[in-house]
Amino acid sequence: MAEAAQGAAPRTSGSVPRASGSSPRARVRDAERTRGELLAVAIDEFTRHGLAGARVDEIAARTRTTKRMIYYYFGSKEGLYTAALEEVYAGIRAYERSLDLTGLEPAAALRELAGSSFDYHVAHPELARLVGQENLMGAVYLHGSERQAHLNRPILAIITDLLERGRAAGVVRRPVSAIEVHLFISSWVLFQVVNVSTIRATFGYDMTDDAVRARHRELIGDALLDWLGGGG
Amino acid sequence: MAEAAQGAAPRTSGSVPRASGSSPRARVRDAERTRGELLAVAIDEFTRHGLAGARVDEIAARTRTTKRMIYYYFGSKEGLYTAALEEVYAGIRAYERSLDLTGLEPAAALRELAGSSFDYHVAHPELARLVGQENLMGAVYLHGSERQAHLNRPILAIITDLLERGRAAGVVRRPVSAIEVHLFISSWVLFQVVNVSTIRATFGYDMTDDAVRARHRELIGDALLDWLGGGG
DNA sequence: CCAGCAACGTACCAACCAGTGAGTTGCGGG
DNA sequence: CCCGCAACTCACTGGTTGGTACGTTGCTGG
Repeated sequence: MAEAAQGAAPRTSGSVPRASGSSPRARVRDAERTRGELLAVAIDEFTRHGLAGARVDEIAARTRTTKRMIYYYFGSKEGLYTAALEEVYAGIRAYERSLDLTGLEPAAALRELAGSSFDYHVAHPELARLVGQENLMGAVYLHGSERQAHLNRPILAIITDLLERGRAAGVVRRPVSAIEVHLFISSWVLFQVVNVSTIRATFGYDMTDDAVRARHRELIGDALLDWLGGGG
Repeated sequence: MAEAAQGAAPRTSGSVPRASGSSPRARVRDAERTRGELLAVAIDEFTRHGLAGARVDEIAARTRTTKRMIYYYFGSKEGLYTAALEEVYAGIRAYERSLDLTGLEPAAALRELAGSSFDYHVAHPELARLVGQENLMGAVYLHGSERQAHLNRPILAIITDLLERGRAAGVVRRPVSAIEVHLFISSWVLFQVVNVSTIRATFGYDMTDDAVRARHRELIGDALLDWLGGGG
């Protein structure tokens, strides 16, 4: 539930030889697991309450360790927050790396690009929410930990390639840059996750409904293709 | 700077008869002004730090009154937050009421709808940021104060009318609902305001740049028309 | 087998911070 | 002119919260 977004993260050391004989209880002292558990709960608490609103005591209480361990492993509340942020960002970068659209026709590939991004964010809402928190704070923590991260964000290269192929095939005619396409998709997709509450409060419209979700997933694909196909 | 979004709010009682004779100093005790000043600073602080992160002492310090007055006028920190939220929402409702697109052709009107929404949000970023805060908290405060507010949000009626006219004129062919159009525009426009920091941090792309802003303003108009004109 | 260190727990603290008790002062109505 | 109340000030508090001093335990390499 409060699981961290992960592409192929190691997780709770799975193949650790357990103490010979006695109880089947794994290990009493497992640094990997303690750290991971802390991180998972932290991600959940920080997305729910923000950096200022989250309580260190509460995070610790939801773990099978103590508050002291947070300071042992992460140094401070902010250190834990930064680690949570990095964990979540690692997840989306793994997703982006795993994207392979080379087997699809340009139009289908663009549709799939939008659709799979939609799916990823719906499946991992903690990313969008943490991004929201970061933005409201001016992204100081992200700035401190992502320094040159845009160098290895593969998404722009993928989109650039798709736009080229799309132009050759005639389905892309509008002069747009890769980042504009990325922002176009991101804005819609983040909105789906982040703005659920206010949209329900102000319009009584439930964006978590399955039918609505399915329709909104189609919508971004349609809009993307129509937009790219227009102009020129 | 930290001014509240307002359509035609009264503001610092302008025509109060000043104390006969003596100094030109307005009034030492002005409930209207004190309350307004508190609200304006509160909006700024809450958008910047969130409900949990904002400090009551800090808000008071930036005013020419004391903390005690916050409790005198708003009862609690949450009361102040709710008041700030209502103030900001009153602003966008006033904007929506002031929208008059009846003189424009459907296509131009749709473009104007998106463009003016873009402009409003860029000019009043505190709305988008407070909405962001609300969403991260589950919109409990909005829920408590907007109860049946969707009844008098005129935006959906405006869009419904535009879609009908657009269909008659042949520029709208895709089967969409008014709320879908609203969300389509809102997602892009909120993104412009809210995600400035993370986009800069992860892509080194400055969404506050004038040229970028102008292009993004065009973009949503293009995308909207292409999307609505497609399908069928 | 045991020394030593990583991993963990307990108890505690000082600063912070939302909220308040108890007054004082200016001003408008009579 | 002055009464009464709205508007305002000041000093204070107690619960909360991030952070830590210090002691303990289990694991592992030699």
